Amino acid sequence: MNAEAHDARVDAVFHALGDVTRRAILERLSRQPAAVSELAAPFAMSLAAVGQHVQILERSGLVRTEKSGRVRTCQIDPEGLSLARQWIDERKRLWEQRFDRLANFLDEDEPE
Amino acid sequence: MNAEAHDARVDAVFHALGDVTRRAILERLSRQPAAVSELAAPFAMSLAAVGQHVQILERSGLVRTEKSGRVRTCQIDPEGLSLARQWIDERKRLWEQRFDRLANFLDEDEPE
DNA sequence: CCTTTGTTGAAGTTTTCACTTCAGTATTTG
DNA sequence: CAAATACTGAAGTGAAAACTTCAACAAAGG
Repeated sequence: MNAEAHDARVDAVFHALGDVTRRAILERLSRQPAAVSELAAPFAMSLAAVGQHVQILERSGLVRTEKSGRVRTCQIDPEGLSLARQWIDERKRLWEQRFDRLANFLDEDEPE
Repeated sequence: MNAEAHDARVDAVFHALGDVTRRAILERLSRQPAAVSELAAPFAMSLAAVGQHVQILERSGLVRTEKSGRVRTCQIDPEGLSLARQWIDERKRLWEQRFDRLANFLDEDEPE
């Protein structure tokens, strides 16, 4: 995968995670798969709105869906979560690496 | 910390991460601390805009800043990243736990 | 078959958000 | 001290995003 495509995926994932409703949907789906109407039940918003959120989650790769009959069943796609996690871990890694370098520098410079 | 406050922090962090520019700022800061004007340099947008992004990052807990003289120096606050990571890991954990339960169920039901 | 259920597309509305400009403040530098 | 630098607050603009309603449609159930 080239860099732009990767960035576009990261962008889609973090954009999707940026919304409270979509995160609530993911929390629900992390327990077990559910139909769109089941996902919509706890919310004070229209079914159509929840359906749109599901589409965004699916396009981002955080959720996979399958339609059987008239019911669309949704489940977590762990790949999407992994992508977000990787990005975060990489930032943390670089940041901590910097501390290590700093410590080494101080050790060399002032060995008592 | 109560649940609402935790949710509010999670919300602020993921909202902050939802923007490409802010993620780029974090990428820059993961290498080393920088002043607001340094952060702004690579972008085709006003200094004020970048300053606003920094404020959002700071309120979310992803970045810590300190003003000395007229320069505000920014650095990563790893706590914010940890919070995001914890949320993601918890979803992954629950999701995988579900697979384990399913496997156990199948083992019991059809022990060959 | 008729009705209900579950979803989807399209179009319109409202809210949120990123960004701009500009004025104002504090700090440094020549 | 004057000029340049580094922000910062406020107010406004435009676009994106969330949400609504309504119409259409296919699949199930009675």
